[in-house]
Amino acid sequence: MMELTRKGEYAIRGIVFLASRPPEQVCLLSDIAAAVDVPPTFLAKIFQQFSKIGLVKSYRGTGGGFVLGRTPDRITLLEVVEAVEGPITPNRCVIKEGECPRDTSCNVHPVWVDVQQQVRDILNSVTLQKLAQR
Amino acid sequence: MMELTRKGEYAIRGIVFLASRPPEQVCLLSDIAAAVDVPPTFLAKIFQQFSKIGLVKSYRGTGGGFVLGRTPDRITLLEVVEAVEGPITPNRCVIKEGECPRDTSCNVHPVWVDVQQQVRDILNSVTLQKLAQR
DNA sequence: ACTAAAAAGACATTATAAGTCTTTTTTATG
DNA sequence: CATAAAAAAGACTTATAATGTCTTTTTAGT
Ligand code: SF4
Ligand code: SF4
Repeated sequence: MMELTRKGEYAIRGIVFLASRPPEQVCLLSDIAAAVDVPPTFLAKIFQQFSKIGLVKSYRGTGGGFVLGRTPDRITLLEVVEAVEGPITPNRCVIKEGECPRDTSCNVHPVWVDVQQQVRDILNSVTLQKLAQR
Repeated sequence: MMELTRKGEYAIRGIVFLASRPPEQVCLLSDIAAAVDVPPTFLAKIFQQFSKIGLVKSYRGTGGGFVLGRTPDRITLLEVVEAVEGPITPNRCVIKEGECPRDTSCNVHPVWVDVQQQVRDILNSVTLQKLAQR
């Protein structure tokens, strides 16, 4: 239960690797994929998502590739995970008020709110800088 | 991400309802299903799982049905969830040592261990008694 | 024997995950 | 400007898991 998908795992591996490289060095997707052992075509999709929200910056054409969108100390694991997996939602009812008709009277509901909060807090407290250091 | 399945949600609803009933009262599966708005055949499967590990006690034949296997203050939400969803595993690598070849050197690994611990702690601190009170 | 109920197992359907393939767009460089 | 290198975009597969349903069997009370 509550398992990260491969996509999420790959996303983390890829961007942590990128964070471990010299700051201004443009990295080829194919090199990243090889380094972290992920199917290149799959990682491409993931980095496209990163690029759209600015987590990474991409350069197209000859000499192109990827760099981090921000310094690694300002990117958290939470952002990375939510970028590809969507929001942390231990149960439907925490997505928004009224998702479940029972939510006002339900004693279980606050537990899921708590779980969501704790998990978000943990992931938010971890930066790529921390993860990239050896 | 990290979303409880319907099965898990239904399982909780069902057993919480059972916990809210007078202790020795034998409940029909069909009644429970109707009360918590779950497909009866699906809930049957769930309660079979409960029964196997003793979370509930079942009586077959005429006058049969279900009662809690223990008093509601000694059943935690963690047990209920893990009974039907399996262990809380935010990522493969926390299942057991060596699941991921990188786990010894990986800086992300301890984060997932932490998440697992926190979630288990929260769910383990909630009893059916708490959940069943109105 | 008859009936009420859960247990067991096979089956069906749908949704999501996981990954591939092809085509298009962008850009540096000779 | 032609070419090649690289990411972006979109369509497509395939595998796995979620969400049930249906039928038959076992058990137990009357
Ligand atoms: S935990 Fe309660 S509020 Fe949330 S989905 Fe279940 S019944 Fe609804
Ligand atoms: S977090 Fe680290 S140890 Fe866990 S699966 Fe990913 S690479 Fe392996």
